[in-house]
Amino acid sequence: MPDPFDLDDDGPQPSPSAPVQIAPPPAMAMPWLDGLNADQRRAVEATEGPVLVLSGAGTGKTRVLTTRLAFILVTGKARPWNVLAVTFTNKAAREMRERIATLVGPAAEQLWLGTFHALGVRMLRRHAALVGLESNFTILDTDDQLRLLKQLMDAERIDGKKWPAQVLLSTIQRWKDRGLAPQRVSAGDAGDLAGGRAIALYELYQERLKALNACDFGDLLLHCLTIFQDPAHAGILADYQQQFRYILVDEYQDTNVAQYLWLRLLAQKHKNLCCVGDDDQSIYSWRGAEVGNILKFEQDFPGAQVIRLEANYRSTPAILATASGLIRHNQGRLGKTLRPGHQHAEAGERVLVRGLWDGEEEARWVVEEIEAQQRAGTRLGQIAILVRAGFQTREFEERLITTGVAYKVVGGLRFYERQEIRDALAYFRVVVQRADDLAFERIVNLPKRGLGDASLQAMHVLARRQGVCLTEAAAQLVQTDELKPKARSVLAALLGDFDRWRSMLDGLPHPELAGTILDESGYTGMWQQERSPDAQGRLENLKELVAALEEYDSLPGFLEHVSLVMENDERSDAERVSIMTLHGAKGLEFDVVFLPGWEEGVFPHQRALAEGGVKALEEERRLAYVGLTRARRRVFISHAANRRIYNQWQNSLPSRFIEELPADSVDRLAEQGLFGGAAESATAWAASWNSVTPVRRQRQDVTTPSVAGDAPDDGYRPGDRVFHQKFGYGRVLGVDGNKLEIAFDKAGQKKVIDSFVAPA
DNA sequence: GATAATCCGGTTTTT
DNA sequence: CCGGATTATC
Repeated sequence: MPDPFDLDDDGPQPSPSAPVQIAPPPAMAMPWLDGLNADQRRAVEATEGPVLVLSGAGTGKTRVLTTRLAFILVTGKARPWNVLAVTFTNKAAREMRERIATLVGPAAEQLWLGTFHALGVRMLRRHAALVGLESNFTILDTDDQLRLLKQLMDAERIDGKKWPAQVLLSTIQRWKDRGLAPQRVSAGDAGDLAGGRAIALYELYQERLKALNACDFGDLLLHCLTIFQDPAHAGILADYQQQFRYILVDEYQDTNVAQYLWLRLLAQKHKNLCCVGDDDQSIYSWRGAEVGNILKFEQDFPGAQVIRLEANYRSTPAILATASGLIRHNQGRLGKTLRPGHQHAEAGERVLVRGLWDGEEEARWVVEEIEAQQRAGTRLGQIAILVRAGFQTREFEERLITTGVAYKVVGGLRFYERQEIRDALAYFRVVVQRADDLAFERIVNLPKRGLGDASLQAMHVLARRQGVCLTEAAAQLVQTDELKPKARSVLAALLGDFDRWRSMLDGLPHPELAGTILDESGYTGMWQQERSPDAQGRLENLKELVAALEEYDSLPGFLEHVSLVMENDERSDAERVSIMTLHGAKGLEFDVVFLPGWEEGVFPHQRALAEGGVKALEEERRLAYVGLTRARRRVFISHAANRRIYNQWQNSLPSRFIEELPADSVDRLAEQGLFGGAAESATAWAASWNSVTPVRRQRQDVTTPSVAGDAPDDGYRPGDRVFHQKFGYGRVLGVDGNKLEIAFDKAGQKKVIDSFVAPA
């Protein structure tokens, strides 16, 4: 598979002087235009000037995008490298490239097509020097960023308790999302964050990144903007403006301000900017997306054409009516009504809203319906359970396991985010870039080598004083006797290892080198020693990582890929029910969709309600809209009257969104038909259930040994089975006063105070 | 420096 | 209630 991120290839250089055909040869064969409806076709053919394509869910957006690109290429309006096409995810970029390739062949390879960030890197590597970086700068992940910021906060005596580094980091990121370099952040924006020194901190952070020859994700665009806007280098922007005759943007409702500015600058010359999006599907404001971008497109780009795609080819009329009815409750939309495309003669089955007793019963009901669907011929791969938040998946997983229905949870922890993978990558980074201090710090004492805070401190002090990287500082340090002899020799050995690995960079095939590094550093050994249940899995992940290296031609090349992609390719073609979050489901479609947990506090989420504003609530509503419009044939919504949250029982009201669904496309089904109308009836319903509570069902808590307090009066004896909150089950080996020596089944042997265990 | 006890917070996620 | 992060203790 071609790597969509491998952008620093030696593809053809832009040649502004190349002759460009403007008119298509009359008999040009473009059979793929034929299947389009009138609006779609307009969107494809309106190549000149700014265009906003408002494409509702299921209206053939991807098809329009790819066809439009093909049209531009085939008619000779532009050469591939004169076209800039931007997406949000690597997946989307890859798919788009593949689909275009089927239309125009290998020319698709030459397009400037990728995510904002990938394209940003490609440009930035060329001009890195202008913002004080070398072109081989590294891209930090969130871990690194946070560590860096914490260091600065320590140095600046900013209280991490009062101002969590996490919060400050996300503030800085939001500033970057808005295209604000430190000098441009207004004092009012910073408020009293970090005791009023937030801007100064941001500035330090940027300086530090520069010193490390590193970038964070926000910088990839922010630095581009800086370069573009610098009058001293006006030629650079002018060249790109000249080069990109046509610009195309997918998911425009998700762009942030920095991305908007970047696009606007690049489009300035030819003004052939086509943005495709749907304001009703904007669900990422919390990470900086600015719905305003799409709402004010016509003002921003005077003379813009707006083309609405409203013919939906995905869902039944009943589902469309439900979704439209719901989203109508939002203010401030561009306005757009989905109507059925051609294929549905009948309305289709109504959306079913089902009220249930509790989460467990909800899960049971959902799985029963899934089985019924399966019997009726629906494939499991065409069924999805879409939840608001990750923790909701558990109940469904449990039920699906007990019933033996195959499922997959889409979008758990991604491969490259796992601890062991990041550790391994840190080793590689130090080998490739000895100045990568953050990586060095991550692994200097991993596995434990006896190089603790004291040694690290010494390295830091020296590094600061001399203005060198930690590796260099460490090298100097081992020449002195500042460190204790033990630490000194261990550190010297480690540095020797790194030098040796570096010397092998060109000799050994890189997957082998990677294996060598992990083995010789003792990193694999560390996990082999570890007896915890997940150690095995971690070792397998490491093997997988080394295997994955085969696909790349060098270790540095691989690291570049990883820093951008951070993606987990799931390969498994078996038919399975998908469980995922509503966010994760955007852009996907299924025959049958289950939307559980429609309760106040869950969905809309408590936090959105707490904010109080309509903005947060409207975003939740859009999320519901996204959920509904994933379905082709059938939607099942459910809510429970009682839910256990943090192991506490709470009774809950049906989501307000249920009330907002148009009555004539929805069936409501709950015991005793108590869903007449307003929330009041919902309360009554819950109350009626509550009256039945006592006999209803005893919780399985009985089987769970409860916490401390019920220790036997005569204390524990060797051989007793016990349960510990953290370490699980184990057997008492010895007793020493109130201290117990316990061999835990999973966690190994530990000494524990008796009040922390309970008899099992 | 490593391990145990305590504290705290607890959506959504990509690059 | 759980898990991660921080603190306390040996």
